[in-house]
Amino acid sequence: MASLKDIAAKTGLSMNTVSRAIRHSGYVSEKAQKLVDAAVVELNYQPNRAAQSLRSSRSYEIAVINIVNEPSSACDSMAMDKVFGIKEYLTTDSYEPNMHYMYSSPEYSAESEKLFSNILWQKPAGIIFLSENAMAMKLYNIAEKAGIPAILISYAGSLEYDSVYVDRRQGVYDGVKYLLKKGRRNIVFAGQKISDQRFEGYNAAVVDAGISSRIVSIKSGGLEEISKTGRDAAVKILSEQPDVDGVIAYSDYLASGIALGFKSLGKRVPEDIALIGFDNRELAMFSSPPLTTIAQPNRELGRLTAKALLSKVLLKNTKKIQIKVKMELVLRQSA
Amino acid sequence: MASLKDIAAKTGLSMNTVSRAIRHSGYVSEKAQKLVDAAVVELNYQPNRAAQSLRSSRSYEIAVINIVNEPSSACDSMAMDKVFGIKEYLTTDSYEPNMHYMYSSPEYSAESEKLFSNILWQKPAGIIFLSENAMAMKLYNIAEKAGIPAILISYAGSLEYDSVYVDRRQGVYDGVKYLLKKGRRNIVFAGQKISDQRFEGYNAAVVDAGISSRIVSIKSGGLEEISKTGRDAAVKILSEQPDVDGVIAYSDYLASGIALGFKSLGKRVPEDIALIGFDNRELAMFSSPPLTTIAQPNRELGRLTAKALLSKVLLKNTKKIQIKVKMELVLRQSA
DNA sequence: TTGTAAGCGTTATCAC
DNA sequence: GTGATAACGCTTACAA
Repeated sequence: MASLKDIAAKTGLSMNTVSRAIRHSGYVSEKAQKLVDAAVVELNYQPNRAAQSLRSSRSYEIAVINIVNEPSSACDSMAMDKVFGIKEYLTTDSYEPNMHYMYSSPEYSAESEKLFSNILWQKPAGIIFLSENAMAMKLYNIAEKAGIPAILISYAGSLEYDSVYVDRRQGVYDGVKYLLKKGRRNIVFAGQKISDQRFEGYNAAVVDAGISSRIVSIKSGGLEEISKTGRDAAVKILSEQPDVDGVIAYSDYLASGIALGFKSLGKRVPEDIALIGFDNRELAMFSSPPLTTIAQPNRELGRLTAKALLSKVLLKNTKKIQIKVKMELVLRQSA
Repeated sequence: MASLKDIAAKTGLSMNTVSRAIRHSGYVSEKAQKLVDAAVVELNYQPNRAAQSLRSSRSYEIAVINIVNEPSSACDSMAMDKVFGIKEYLTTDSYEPNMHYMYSSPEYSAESEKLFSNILWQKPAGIIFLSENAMAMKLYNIAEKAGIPAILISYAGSLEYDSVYVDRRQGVYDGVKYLLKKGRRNIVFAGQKISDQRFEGYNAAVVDAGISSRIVSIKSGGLEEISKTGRDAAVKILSEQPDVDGVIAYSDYLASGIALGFKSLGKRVPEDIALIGFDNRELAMFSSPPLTTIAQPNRELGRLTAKALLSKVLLKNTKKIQIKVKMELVLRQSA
């Protein structure tokens, strides 16, 4: 409950000097500094955020924007891990992350834009977008126009946006390399054949190794029917690539279903076919067999993003931020 | 960017009257009210939270405390769903929920207590504890002593704590009833034989149905080894209760492992043995077969808790809050 | 029913 | 190096 005034009284200094000492801004004699430091500890002084914000008209709040499809959509534990990381870093700087969920299609929604303007109104010190999509880009631009530093967690570096991004290409590349090292040569990439860094990583690895590219295109389905989708995928893989001995799946969800499918078709994982998932979701741990999978370091991602954002906030850093983060192979039993 | 002063200037009223009109507190003539309302819209006025907090020395922040074992522990999607619900409700009242993770054993930690005192220092309008454990109870008491309304999401009503609680007893009771309806008579409860509402629910249902109680005690293990634990559990169940035709498992994790175990022992789920899990975790959807499970309505829980807390905050409600929430059986394929 | 004035705890501007 | 003093935008006595 101690305020600057209390510290001033205790030390015999003026509030002003105390304030400067605490913030290490401006001239303070060594003696005064020591007095203040001691009093701060003794009285357990904590600055009043509201007063700070009011006076300096900036807040100590970092808005974390998570754009999700639907109120009913499953909560994303990967997003949560990022938030953990963000929080971990920010608390060291006494900033307060504040989570904002915006229900909105990743495409665009006027409603979300309005919600966002409310968020801007509270003048957050900075904004973190947990994912990259059209809506997030749009809001990023709005934030920038409003003069509020923002950063994006994404999957590719960009010259237009400050971002910390995950190198999915490298992740899948390394996954393929691992399968090669294990002696697999007929490696299938199972997923949507869209232009995606995962796909690129697979292709690059296959080309580098001089083996042939084997894409099996799987249409993505809803999560509730993933086991069916997976089974169908297993059938498709075996019919299109009968001699397959390794599979890189587009997601853990898909991989988990494929594993079930292989099993029911009499193929053993990993003995007959090694299988690698993607994302290291909780599911990967409980699949049968538990999935070897390509993982983002979500918490680390959060930490790095918070750190980068704060550099923007504090140092008015104008250099484009582009931080690349590596994916790691988590070894379990499917490969 | 408009302030009270701007509205006052525009309407020709005093700041004071404007303030009262906006907050609907105290006497304001109909005419003045209309003037203010119009100006608010026209100037797009938003109150400055920092100023409000500073002056009234209370914040509009609801602290949401999630006590987790370890920084490395998996992020709990059930907790996240609760937060969604909380947020959903609070935004209607322009309160701002603020998530605080406290890494701490659920038992006790001096460090967490210190962290908590920092949170208290920011004078949140209210506090929500997402889970019930010794640490949360301790902090609840500290909050109460500090005069800050708090509420607990828990598993049992209590005369000492305001809480919104999930009726696990009823959940399991209904689960057993469902198995009975499906013609199962030899129903095993697989879990830790601790005094727990799940256990009570099972026992009550079994007694009511006049069938015998079949408890198979499973030691809980880490999540990474759950499939092994589950297999062992399946073996144990079949050896202790060879004629088992239904199983209520302590958790989805356990149930998922047991399903694998049964399958490898040649038992079909649900044909030979119906299996019901608990908690409706993501995993339940992806198990083989997908698990019928007893679910908490987490989002609803969050909404109700936020609502109850706000009643405490706004109305200085002193009546003990005890809101019981029912669990629902989510039907999938394992039973 | 409305207006005046004080003050919440801090930071910024200046004069000393 | 330091200390008055004003101001941030709002709420709350109290006076009118």
